[in-house]
Amino acid sequence: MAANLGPKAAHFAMTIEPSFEDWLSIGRSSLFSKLDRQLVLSLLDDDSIATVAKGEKICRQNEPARHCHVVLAGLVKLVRQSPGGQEAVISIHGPSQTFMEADALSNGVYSTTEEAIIDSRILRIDAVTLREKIGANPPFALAMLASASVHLKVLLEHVEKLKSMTGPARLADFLLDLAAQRSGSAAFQLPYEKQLIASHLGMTPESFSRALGQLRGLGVRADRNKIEIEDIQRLRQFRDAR
Amino acid sequence: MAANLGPKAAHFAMTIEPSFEDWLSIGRSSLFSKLDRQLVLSLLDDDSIATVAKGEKICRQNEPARHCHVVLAGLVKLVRQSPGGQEAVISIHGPSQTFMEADALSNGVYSTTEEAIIDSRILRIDAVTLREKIGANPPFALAMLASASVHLKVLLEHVEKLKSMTGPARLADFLLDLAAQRSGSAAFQLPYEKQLIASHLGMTPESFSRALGQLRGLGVRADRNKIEIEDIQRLRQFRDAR
DNA sequence: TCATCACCTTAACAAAAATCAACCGCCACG
DNA sequence: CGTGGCGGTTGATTTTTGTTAAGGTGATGA
Repeated sequence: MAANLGPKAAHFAMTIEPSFEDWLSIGRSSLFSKLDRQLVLSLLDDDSIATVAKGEKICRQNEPARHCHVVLAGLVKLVRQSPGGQEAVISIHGPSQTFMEADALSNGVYSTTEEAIIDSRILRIDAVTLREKIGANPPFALAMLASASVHLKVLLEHVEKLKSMTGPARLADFLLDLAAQRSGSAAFQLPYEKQLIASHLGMTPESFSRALGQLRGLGVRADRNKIEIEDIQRLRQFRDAR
Repeated sequence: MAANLGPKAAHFAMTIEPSFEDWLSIGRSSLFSKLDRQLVLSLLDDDSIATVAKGEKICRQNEPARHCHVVLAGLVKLVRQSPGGQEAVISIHGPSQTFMEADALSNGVYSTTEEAIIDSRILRIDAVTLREKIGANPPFALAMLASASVHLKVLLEHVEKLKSMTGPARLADFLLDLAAQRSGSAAFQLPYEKQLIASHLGMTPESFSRALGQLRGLGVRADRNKIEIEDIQRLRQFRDAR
Protein backbone atom coordinates (compact mmCIF):
# COMPACT_ATOMS: atom_id res chain seq x y z
CA MET A 1 0.00 0.00 0.00
CA ALA A 2 1.07 3.60 0.39
CA ALA A 3 1.51 5.71 -2.70
CA ASN A 4 4.34 4.26 -4.65
CA LEU A 5 6.70 7.08 -3.96
CA GLY A 6 5.08 8.33 -0.82
CA PRO A 7 7.03 9.60 2.17
CA LYS A 8 8.07 6.43 3.87
CA ALA A 9 8.80 7.70 7.31
CA ALA A 10 5.20 8.85 7.54
CA HIS A 11 3.41 5.79 8.81
CA PHE A 12 6.37 4.21 10.46
CA ALA A 13 4.95 4.64 13.89
CA MET A 14 3.21 1.30 14.04
CA THR A 15 3.08 -1.82 12.00
CA ILE A 16 4.77 -1.50 8.68
CA GLU A 17 2.83 -3.20 6.03
CA PRO A 18 4.58 -4.16 2.84
CA SER A 19 4.22 -1.49 0.19
CA PHE A 20 3.19 -2.20 -3.34
CA GLU A 21 6.81 -2.28 -4.41
CA ASP A 22 7.64 -4.55 -1.52
CA TRP A 23 5.06 -6.99 -2.76
CA LEU A 24 6.57 -6.81 -6.19
CA SER A 25 9.96 -7.63 -4.73
CA ILE A 26 8.55 -10.46 -2.74
CA GLY A 27 6.76 -11.77 -5.78
CA ARG A 28 9.93 -11.70 -7.82
CA SER A 29 11.99 -13.60 -5.29
CA SER A 30 12.48 -17.21 -6.19
CA LEU A 31 11.76 -18.14 -2.62
CA PHE A 32 8.32 -16.59 -2.35
CA SER A 33 7.13 -16.21 -5.88
CA LYS A 34 5.23 -19.44 -5.96
CA LEU A 35 3.81 -19.23 -2.50
CA ASP A 36 0.45 -18.24 -1.25
CA ARG A 37 0.17 -14.59 -0.30
CA GLN A 38 -1.47 -15.57 2.95
CA LEU A 39 1.48 -17.72 3.86
CA VAL A 40 3.90 -14.94 3.16
CA LEU A 41 1.84 -12.57 5.26
CA SER A 42 1.85 -15.07 8.10
CA LEU A 43 5.62 -14.92 8.13
CA LEU A 44 5.62 -11.24 8.90
CA ASP A 45 5.19 -9.51 12.19
CA ASP A 46 5.36 -6.01 13.56
CA ASP A 47 8.98 -5.30 13.00
CA SER A 48 9.41 -7.26 9.83
CA ILE A 49 10.43 -4.44 7.60
CA ALA A 50 13.50 -2.43 8.41
CA THR A 51 14.90 0.59 6.69
CA VAL A 52 18.64 0.41 6.70
CA ALA A 53 20.89 3.30 5.87
CA LYS A 54 23.99 2.91 3.76
CA GLY A 55 26.79 1.49 5.85
CA GLU A 56 24.53 0.08 8.52
CA LYS A 57 24.80 -3.55 9.41
CA ILE A 58 21.83 -5.88 9.16
CA CYS A 59 23.46 -8.65 11.09
CA ARG A 60 26.86 -9.59 12.38
CA GLN A 61 28.95 -12.67 11.90
CA ASN A 62 28.83 -15.04 14.90
CA GLU A 63 25.76 -13.49 16.45
CA PRO A 64 22.74 -15.75 16.95
CA ALA A 65 20.83 -16.06 13.70
CA ARG A 66 17.31 -15.13 14.65
CA HIS A 67 16.12 -13.94 11.26
CA CYS A 68 16.48 -14.56 7.62
CA HIS A 69 16.35 -11.61 5.29
CA VAL A 70 14.97 -10.51 1.97
CA VAL A 71 16.16 -7.41 0.19
CA LEU A 72 13.08 -5.40 -0.78
CA ALA A 73 14.98 -2.46 -2.14
CA GLY A 74 18.60 -1.44 -2.15
CA LEU A 75 21.82 -3.43 -2.08
CA VAL A 76 23.42 -5.51 0.61
CA LYS A 77 26.89 -6.96 0.85
CA LEU A 78 27.75 -10.18 2.58
CA VAL A 79 31.15 -9.98 4.23
CA ARG A 80 33.10 -12.60 6.06
CA GLN A 81 36.01 -11.89 8.31
CA SER A 82 38.69 -14.40 9.13
CA PRO A 83 40.21 -14.94 12.58
CA GLY A 84 43.18 -12.94 11.32
CA GLY A 85 40.95 -9.92 10.80
CA GLN A 86 40.89 -9.99 7.00
CA GLU A 87 37.64 -9.24 5.24
CA ALA A 88 36.24 -10.83 2.13
CA VAL A 89 33.10 -9.85 0.29
CA ILE A 90 31.32 -13.10 -0.40
CA SER A 91 28.39 -11.82 -2.40
CA ILE A 92 26.17 -8.86 -3.07
CA HIS A 93 22.40 -9.01 -3.09
CA GLY A 94 19.85 -6.81 -4.76
CA PRO A 95 16.06 -6.65 -4.54
CA SER A 96 14.18 -9.94 -4.36
CA GLN A 97 17.18 -11.83 -3.13
CA THR A 98 17.08 -13.71 0.11
CA PHE A 99 19.97 -14.51 2.36
CA MET A 100 20.84 -16.08 5.66
CA GLU A 101 18.12 -18.67 5.32
CA ALA A 102 20.69 -21.33 6.02
CA ASP A 103 21.92 -19.77 9.22
CA ALA A 104 18.45 -18.98 10.43
CA LEU A 105 17.27 -22.50 9.79
CA SER A 106 20.10 -24.31 11.41
CA ASN A 107 19.52 -22.42 14.62
CA GLY A 108 23.11 -21.31 14.72
CA VAL A 109 24.94 -18.05 14.32
CA TYR A 110 25.26 -15.81 11.29
CA SER A 111 28.19 -16.97 9.26
CA THR A 112 28.65 -13.57 7.65
CA THR A 113 28.16 -9.92 8.39
CA GLU A 114 25.58 -8.11 6.28
CA GLU A 115 25.83 -4.47 5.46
CA ALA A 116 23.72 -2.19 3.32
CA ILE A 117 25.82 -0.58 0.63
CA ILE A 118 23.07 1.88 -0.24
CA ASP A 119 19.96 2.83 1.69
CA SER A 120 17.84 -0.29 1.68
CA ARG A 121 14.62 -1.85 2.81
CA ILE A 122 14.97 -5.27 4.34
CA LEU A 123 12.35 -7.85 5.20
CA ARG A 124 13.28 -9.78 8.31
CA ILE A 125 11.65 -13.12 8.87
CA ASP A 126 11.72 -14.67 12.29
CA ALA A 127 13.66 -17.91 12.30
CA VAL A 128 11.29 -19.75 14.60
CA THR A 129 8.26 -18.78 12.56
CA LEU A 130 10.12 -19.77 9.46
CA ARG A 131 10.87 -23.22 10.78
CA GLU A 132 7.28 -23.69 11.84
CA LYS A 133 5.88 -22.74 8.48
CA ILE A 134 8.35 -24.90 6.66
CA GLY A 135 7.43 -27.87 8.77
CA ALA A 136 3.76 -27.28 8.11
CA ASN A 137 4.02 -26.51 4.43
CA PRO A 138 5.97 -28.91 2.22
CA PRO A 139 5.86 -26.76 -0.93
CA PHE A 140 7.45 -24.01 1.10
CA ALA A 141 10.14 -26.42 2.22
CA LEU A 142 10.85 -27.31 -1.37
CA ALA A 143 11.02 -23.64 -2.28
CA MET A 144 13.55 -23.09 0.49
CA LEU A 145 15.60 -26.00 -0.74
CA ALA A 146 15.52 -24.67 -4.27
CA SER A 147 16.69 -21.33 -3.00
CA ALA A 148 19.53 -22.89 -1.05
CA SER A 149 20.41 -24.83 -4.16
CA VAL A 150 20.80 -21.65 -6.14
CA HIS A 151 22.99 -20.08 -3.49
CA LEU A 152 25.10 -23.20 -3.44
CA LYS A 153 25.55 -23.14 -7.17
CA VAL A 154 26.56 -19.51 -7.17
CA LEU A 155 29.18 -20.13 -4.51
CA LEU A 156 30.41 -23.16 -6.37
CA GLU A 157 31.01 -21.11 -9.45
CA HIS A 158 32.64 -18.45 -7.41
CA VAL A 159 35.12 -20.91 -5.98
CA GLU A 160 35.84 -22.29 -9.39
CA LYS A 161 36.53 -18.86 -10.77
CA LEU A 162 38.75 -17.84 -7.90
CA LYS A 163 40.79 -20.97 -8.39
CA SER A 164 41.12 -21.01 -12.11
CA MET A 165 40.95 -17.50 -13.50
CA THR A 166 43.31 -14.56 -13.28
CA GLY A 167 42.13 -11.19 -12.04
CA PRO A 168 41.52 -9.65 -15.46
CA ALA A 169 39.65 -12.76 -16.56
CA ARG A 170 37.42 -12.57 -13.50
CA LEU A 171 36.73 -8.95 -14.25
CA ALA A 172 35.90 -9.81 -17.86
CA ASP A 173 33.56 -12.47 -16.56
CA PHE A 174 31.89 -9.99 -14.25
CA LEU A 175 31.39 -7.49 -17.04
CA LEU A 176 30.04 -10.14 -19.37
CA ASP A 177 27.54 -11.04 -16.69
CA LEU A 178 26.40 -7.46 -16.46
CA ALA A 179 26.16 -7.10 -20.20
CA ALA A 180 23.84 -10.09 -20.28
CA GLN A 181 24.24 -10.54 -24.00
CA ARG A 182 25.96 -13.18 -26.03
CA SER A 183 27.31 -11.05 -28.83
CA GLY A 184 27.49 -7.57 -30.27
CA SER A 185 28.39 -4.57 -28.19
CA ALA A 186 27.04 -3.32 -24.90
CA ALA A 187 27.01 -0.29 -22.67
CA PHE A 188 25.94 -0.15 -19.05
CA GLN A 189 26.74 1.19 -15.61
CA LEU A 190 28.64 -0.54 -12.87
CA PRO A 191 26.08 -1.30 -10.18
CA TYR A 192 28.29 -0.21 -7.30
CA GLU A 193 31.66 1.08 -6.31
CA LYS A 194 34.73 -0.34 -7.94
CA GLN A 195 36.34 -1.08 -4.60
CA LEU A 196 33.43 -3.30 -3.79
CA ILE A 197 33.57 -5.10 -7.10
CA ALA A 198 37.27 -5.56 -6.61
CA SER A 199 36.77 -7.13 -3.22
CA HIS A 200 34.00 -9.30 -4.57
CA LEU A 201 36.29 -10.52 -7.32
CA GLY A 202 39.01 -11.20 -4.81
CA MET A 203 41.47 -8.46 -5.64
CA THR A 204 42.66 -5.08 -4.44
CA PRO A 205 41.33 -1.84 -5.89
CA GLU A 206 44.72 -1.30 -7.51
CA SER A 207 44.63 -4.64 -9.24
CA PHE A 208 41.11 -3.92 -10.34
CA SER A 209 42.21 -0.68 -11.89
CA ARG A 210 45.03 -2.39 -13.72
CA ALA A 211 42.76 -5.18 -14.87
CA LEU A 212 40.39 -2.63 -16.31
CA GLY A 213 43.32 -1.01 -18.05
CA GLN A 214 44.26 -4.34 -19.52
CA LEU A 215 40.78 -4.89 -20.87
CA ARG A 216 41.01 -1.56 -22.64
CA GLY A 217 43.13 -3.36 -25.19
CA LEU A 218 40.19 -5.68 -25.81
CA GLY A 219 37.67 -3.02 -26.61
CA VAL A 220 36.43 -2.23 -23.14
CA ARG A 221 36.04 1.48 -22.51
CA ALA A 222 35.48 2.72 -19.00
CA ASP A 223 34.56 6.25 -18.00
CA ARG A 224 33.65 6.74 -14.38
CA ASN A 225 31.24 3.92 -13.79
CA LYS A 226 30.07 3.70 -17.36
CA ILE A 227 31.30 0.70 -19.28
CA GLU A 228 31.26 0.07 -23.00
CA ILE A 229 32.13 -3.26 -24.50
CA GLU A 230 32.88 -3.15 -28.19
CA ASP A 231 32.77 -6.83 -28.89
CA ILE A 232 31.25 -9.21 -26.38
CA GLN A 233 32.55 -12.28 -28.13
CA ARG A 234 36.10 -11.00 -28.11
CA LEU A 235 35.88 -10.37 -24.39
CA ARG A 236 34.46 -13.84 -23.78
CA GLN A 237 37.27 -15.33 -25.77
CA PHE A 238 39.76 -13.57 -23.53
CA ARG A 239 37.97 -14.79 -20.42
CA ASP A 240 37.89 -18.37 -21.57
CA ALA A 241 41.53 -18.31 -22.52
CA ARG A 242 42.57 -17.94 -18.92
CA MET B 1 34.31 -55.38 4.52
CA ALA B 2 32.05 -58.36 3.80
CA ALA B 3 32.85 -60.37 6.89
CA ASN B 4 30.80 -59.41 9.89
CA LEU B 5 27.49 -58.58 8.32
CA GLY B 6 24.44 -60.75 8.50
CA PRO B 7 23.04 -62.76 5.64
CA LYS B 8 21.93 -60.14 3.24
CA ALA B 9 21.22 -61.32 -0.26
CA ALA B 10 18.97 -63.95 1.23
CA HIS B 11 15.44 -62.66 0.71
CA PHE B 12 15.92 -59.99 -1.91
CA ALA B 13 17.20 -61.69 -4.97
CA MET B 14 18.07 -58.54 -6.92
CA THR B 15 18.03 -55.84 -4.35
CA ILE B 16 21.34 -54.87 -2.91
CA GLU B 17 20.70 -54.27 0.68
CA PRO B 18 22.93 -51.94 2.65
CA SER B 19 25.57 -53.79 4.60
CA PHE B 20 26.14 -53.26 8.26
CA GLU B 21 28.89 -50.79 7.55
CA ASP B 22 26.67 -49.03 5.09
CA TRP B 23 24.08 -48.56 7.79
CA LEU B 24 26.76 -47.17 10.04
CA SER B 25 27.70 -44.68 7.37
CA ILE B 26 24.10 -43.74 6.80
CA GLY B 27 23.60 -43.36 10.51
CA ARG B 28 26.56 -41.07 10.82
CA SER B 29 25.48 -38.76 8.03
CA SER B 30 23.94 -35.56 9.23
CA LEU B 31 21.25 -35.94 6.63
CA PHE B 32 19.93 -39.31 7.65
CA SER B 33 21.05 -39.78 11.19
CA LYS B 34 17.87 -38.50 12.73
CA LEU B 35 15.50 -40.14 10.32
CA ASP B 36 13.42 -43.22 10.60
CA ARG B 37 15.10 -46.30 9.23
CA GLN B 38 11.95 -47.14 7.32
CA LEU B 39 12.05 -43.82 5.56
CA VAL B 40 15.64 -44.28 4.57
CA LEU B 41 14.87 -47.74 3.25
CA SER B 42 12.00 -46.32 1.23
CA LEU B 43 14.46 -44.06 -0.56
CA LEU B 44 16.41 -46.97 -1.90
CA ASP B 45 15.68 -49.09 -4.89
CA ASP B 46 17.34 -51.88 -6.80
CA ASP B 47 20.37 -50.08 -8.06
CA SER B 48 20.87 -47.78 -5.14
CA ILE B 49 24.31 -48.92 -4.17
CA ALA B 50 27.12 -48.66 -6.63
CA THR B 51 30.68 -49.75 -6.33
CA VAL B 52 32.92 -47.25 -8.03
CA ALA B 53 36.54 -47.88 -8.86
CA LYS B 54 39.23 -45.28 -8.37
CA GLY B 55 39.14 -42.79 -11.21
CA GLU B 56 35.60 -43.62 -12.25
CA LYS B 57 33.09 -40.83 -12.47
CA ILE B 58 29.89 -40.90 -10.48
CA CYS B 59 28.29 -38.09 -12.39
CA ARG B 60 29.26 -35.45 -14.89
CA GLN B 61 28.86 -31.71 -14.85
CA ASN B 62 25.94 -30.51 -16.98
CA GLU B 63 24.25 -33.88 -17.23
CA PRO B 64 20.69 -34.14 -15.88
CA ALA B 65 20.79 -34.58 -12.12
CA ARG B 66 18.72 -37.65 -11.51
CA HIS B 67 20.26 -38.74 -8.25
CA CYS B 68 21.78 -37.42 -5.13
CA HIS B 69 24.62 -39.34 -3.58
CA VAL B 70 25.95 -40.47 -0.26
CA VAL B 71 29.46 -41.80 0.20
CA LEU B 72 29.23 -45.08 2.09
CA ALA B 73 32.91 -45.88 1.86
CA GLY B 74 35.84 -44.39 0.04
CA LEU B 75 36.57 -40.86 -1.13
CA VAL B 76 35.04 -38.71 -3.82
CA LYS B 77 36.21 -35.48 -5.34
CA LEU B 78 33.94 -32.80 -6.64
CA VAL B 79 35.45 -31.08 -9.66
CA ARG B 80 34.20 -28.19 -11.67
CA GLN B 81 35.48 -27.29 -15.09
CA SER B 82 35.22 -23.84 -16.59
CA PRO B 83 34.26 -23.09 -20.18
CA GLY B 84 37.95 -22.54 -20.81
CA GLY B 85 38.66 -26.14 -19.84
CA GLN B 86 40.33 -25.43 -16.51
CA GLU B 87 39.56 -27.73 -13.62
CA ALA B 88 39.11 -26.87 -9.99
CA VAL B 89 38.57 -29.28 -7.14
CA ILE B 90 35.73 -27.83 -5.14
CA SER B 91 35.59 -30.31 -2.31
CA ILE B 92 36.36 -33.83 -1.26
CA HIS B 93 33.90 -36.09 0.50
CA GLY B 94 34.45 -39.09 2.72
CA PRO B 95 32.06 -41.61 4.26
CA SER B 96 28.72 -40.32 5.54
CA GLN B 97 28.87 -37.22 3.44
CA THR B 98 26.13 -36.42 1.01
CA PHE B 99 26.43 -34.36 -2.12
CA MET B 100 24.48 -33.19 -5.10
CA GLU B 101 21.28 -32.89 -3.11
CA ALA B 102 20.92 -29.38 -4.40
CA ASP B 103 21.21 -30.31 -8.05
CA ALA B 104 18.95 -33.31 -7.67
CA LEU B 105 16.30 -31.28 -5.93
CA SER B 106 16.21 -28.39 -8.31
CA ASN B 107 15.55 -30.74 -11.18
CA GLY B 108 18.46 -29.35 -13.09
CA VAL B 109 21.85 -30.59 -14.17
CA TYR B 110 24.83 -31.56 -12.08
CA SER B 111 26.89 -28.49 -11.43
CA THR B 112 30.06 -30.50 -10.85
CA THR B 113 31.67 -33.72 -11.94
CA GLU B 114 32.16 -36.36 -9.26
CA GLU B 115 34.99 -38.81 -9.33
CA ALA B 116 36.07 -41.52 -6.93
CA ILE B 117 39.65 -40.96 -5.83
CA ILE B 118 39.86 -44.40 -4.27
CA ASP B 119 37.60 -47.41 -4.71
CA SER B 120 34.31 -46.40 -3.16
CA ARG B 121 30.78 -47.41 -2.39
CA ILE B 122 28.14 -44.87 -3.26
CA LEU B 123 24.50 -44.69 -2.35
CA ARG B 124 22.44 -43.18 -5.13
CA ILE B 125 19.05 -41.76 -4.27
CA ASP B 126 16.57 -41.14 -7.02
CA ALA B 127 15.73 -37.45 -7.30
CA VAL B 128 12.03 -37.93 -7.91
CA THR B 129 11.66 -40.25 -4.94
CA LEU B 130 13.63 -37.81 -2.88
CA ARG B 131 11.34 -34.93 -3.73
CA GLU B 132 8.29 -37.04 -2.96
CA LYS B 133 9.55 -38.05 0.43
CA ILE B 134 10.58 -34.54 1.30
CA GLY B 135 7.17 -33.25 0.40
CA ALA B 136 5.55 -35.89 2.55
CA ASN B 137 7.88 -35.68 5.50
CA PRO B 138 8.60 -32.25 6.97
CA PRO B 139 11.31 -33.40 9.37
CA PHE B 140 13.11 -34.82 6.40
CA ALA B 141 12.78 -31.51 4.62
CA LEU B 142 14.32 -29.76 7.59
CA ALA B 143 17.16 -32.27 7.63
CA MET B 144 17.83 -31.58 3.99
CA LEU B 145 17.84 -27.87 4.65
CA ALA B 146 20.25 -28.32 7.50
CA SER B 147 22.51 -30.33 5.27
CA ALA B 148 22.41 -27.69 2.56
CA SER B 149 23.16 -25.14 5.22
CA VAL B 150 26.31 -26.96 6.21
CA HIS B 151 27.48 -27.22 2.62
CA LEU B 152 26.81 -23.55 2.18
CA LYS B 153 28.83 -22.67 5.23
CA VAL B 154 31.76 -24.79 4.12
CA LEU B 155 31.81 -23.14 0.72
CA LEU B 156 31.53 -19.74 2.32
CA GLU B 157 34.59 -20.40 4.40
CA HIS B 158 36.37 -21.73 1.40
CA VAL B 159 35.73 -18.56 -0.54
CA GLU B 160 36.88 -16.46 2.36
CA LYS B 161 40.10 -18.40 2.66
CA LEU B 162 40.84 -18.27 -1.03
CA LYS B 163 40.40 -14.54 -0.96
CA SER B 164 42.24 -13.65 2.17
CA MET B 165 44.98 -16.20 2.84
CA THR B 166 48.24 -16.96 1.10
CA GLY B 167 49.05 -20.46 -0.11
CA PRO B 168 51.19 -21.48 2.87
CA ALA B 169 48.52 -20.14 5.22
CA ARG B 170 45.84 -22.18 3.50
CA LEU B 171 48.02 -25.25 3.78
CA ALA B 172 48.60 -24.55 7.46
CA ASP B 173 44.87 -24.23 7.87
CA PHE B 174 44.32 -27.53 6.12
CA LEU B 175 46.85 -29.31 8.31
CA LEU B 176 45.39 -27.81 11.45
CA ASP B 177 42.03 -29.14 10.39
CA LEU B 178 43.46 -32.60 10.02
CA ALA B 179 45.24 -32.42 13.33
CA ALA B 180 41.93 -31.63 15.00
CA GLN B 181 43.59 -30.44 18.15
CA ARG B 182 43.94 -27.03 19.64
CA SER B 183 47.39 -27.35 21.09
CA GLY B 184 50.36 -29.61 21.64
CA SER B 185 51.86 -31.66 18.86
CA ALA B 186 50.29 -33.96 16.34
CA ALA B 187 51.17 -36.65 13.82
CA PHE B 188 48.95 -38.00 11.10
CA GLN B 189 48.75 -39.04 7.49
CA LEU B 190 47.62 -36.97 4.57
CA PRO B 191 44.31 -38.46 3.51
CA TYR B 192 45.04 -38.33 -0.21
CA GLU B 193 47.56 -37.32 -2.83
CA LYS B 194 49.32 -34.03 -2.48
CA GLN B 195 48.34 -32.98 -5.99
CA LEU B 196 44.75 -33.30 -4.97
CA ILE B 197 45.22 -31.32 -1.79
CA ALA B 198 47.02 -28.69 -3.80
CA SER B 199 44.17 -28.37 -6.23
CA HIS B 200 41.70 -28.29 -3.40
CA LEU B 201 43.63 -25.47 -1.80
CA GLY B 202 43.73 -23.62 -5.09
CA MET B 203 47.41 -23.94 -5.95
CA THR B 204 49.74 -25.92 -8.17
CA PRO B 205 51.60 -29.02 -6.92
CA GLU B 206 54.80 -27.03 -7.14
CA SER B 207 53.47 -24.28 -4.95
CA PHE B 208 52.17 -26.88 -2.55
CA SER B 209 55.59 -28.42 -2.28
CA ARG B 210 57.18 -25.09 -1.61
CA ALA B 211 54.51 -24.16 0.90
CA LEU B 212 55.25 -27.36 2.78
CA GLY B 213 58.89 -26.45 2.68
CA GLN B 214 58.08 -23.10 4.19
CA LEU B 215 56.15 -24.68 7.02
CA ARG B 216 59.22 -26.77 7.84
CA GLY B 217 60.56 -23.65 9.46
CA LEU B 218 57.54 -23.67 11.75
CA GLY B 219 58.00 -27.16 13.06
CA VAL B 220 56.11 -29.10 10.44
CA ARG B 221 57.93 -32.26 9.35
CA ALA B 222 56.76 -34.10 6.28
CA ASP B 223 57.97 -37.48 5.16
CA ARG B 224 56.09 -39.04 2.27
CA ASN B 225 52.50 -38.55 3.37
CA LYS B 226 53.23 -38.55 7.07
CA ILE B 227 52.98 -35.21 8.77
CA GLU B 228 54.25 -34.17 12.15
CA ILE B 229 53.38 -30.86 13.72
CA GLU B 230 55.59 -29.86 16.60
CA ASP B 231 53.52 -27.04 17.96
CA ILE B 232 49.93 -26.63 16.88
CA GLN B 233 49.64 -23.19 18.41
CA ARG B 234 52.66 -21.89 16.57
CA LEU B 235 51.20 -23.09 13.30
CA ARG B 236 47.86 -21.49 14.05
CA GLN B 237 49.59 -18.27 14.85
CA PHE B 238 51.25 -18.35 11.45
CA ARG B 239 47.95 -19.07 9.74
CA ASP B 240 46.14 -16.24 11.47
CA ALA B 241 48.93 -13.81 10.70
CA ARG B 242 48.19 -14.04 7.00
C1' DT C 1 35.00 29.95 -3.36
C1' DC C 2 37.97 26.97 -1.25
C1' DA C 3 39.03 23.08 1.56
C1' DT C 4 38.27 18.53 2.26
C1' DC C 5 37.38 13.90 1.56
C1' DA C 6 36.31 9.68 -0.68
C1' DC C 7 37.08 7.21 -4.76
C1' DC C 8 39.95 6.06 -8.24
C1' DT C 9 44.18 5.78 -10.84
C1' DT C 10 49.12 5.38 -11.69
C1' DA C 11 53.86 4.19 -10.88
C1' DA C 12 57.67 1.79 -8.66
C1' DC C 13 58.66 -1.85 -6.03
C1' DA C 14 58.18 -6.31 -3.48
C1' DA C 15 56.00 -10.50 -2.62
C1' DA C 16 53.53 -14.51 -4.13
C1' DA C 17 52.46 -17.80 -7.36
C1' DA C 18 52.52 -19.96 -11.92
C1' DT C 19 55.30 -21.83 -15.44
C1' DC C 20 58.98 -24.36 -17.54
C1' DA C 21 62.27 -27.69 -17.00
C1' DA C 22 64.99 -31.02 -14.90
C1' DC C 23 65.33 -34.57 -11.76
C1' DC C 24 64.54 -38.22 -7.97
C1' DG C 25 62.49 -42.41 -6.07
C1' DC C 26 59.25 -45.71 -6.31
C1' DC C 27 56.48 -49.12 -8.36
C1' DA C 28 54.37 -51.77 -12.03
C1' DC C 29 55.28 -54.23 -16.03
C1' DG C 30 57.50 -56.22 -19.86
C1' DC D 1 66.71 -56.56 -14.68
C1' DG D 2 65.73 -52.54 -17.05
C1' DT D 3 62.41 -49.14 -18.33
C1' DG D 4 58.58 -46.13 -18.25
C1' DG D 5 55.32 -43.59 -15.81
C1' DC D 6 53.63 -41.20 -11.88
C1' DG D 7 53.97 -38.47 -7.86
C1' DG D 8 56.72 -35.45 -5.91
C1' DT D 9 60.54 -32.06 -5.43
C1' DT D 10 63.64 -28.33 -6.77
C1' DG D 11 65.55 -24.50 -9.38
C1' DA D 12 65.30 -20.70 -12.66
C1' DT D 13 62.31 -17.60 -14.67
C1' DT D 14 58.14 -15.01 -15.66
C1' DT D 15 53.67 -13.57 -14.56
C1' DT D 16 50.48 -12.00 -11.42
C1' DT D 17 49.30 -9.69 -7.53
C1' DG D 18 49.86 -6.95 -3.38
C1' DT D 19 52.13 -2.84 -1.25
C1' DT D 20 53.42 1.66 -0.76
C1' DA D 21 53.18 6.08 -2.14
C1' DA D 22 51.65 9.78 -4.78
C1' DG D 23 48.44 12.35 -7.41
C1' DG D 24 43.91 13.43 -9.74
C1' DT D 25 38.98 14.33 -9.92
C1' DG D 26 34.44 15.16 -8.49
C1' DA D 27 31.16 15.83 -4.79
C1' DT D 28 30.20 18.06 -0.50
C1' DG D 29 30.05 21.51 2.91
C1' DA D 30 31.87 25.55 5.49
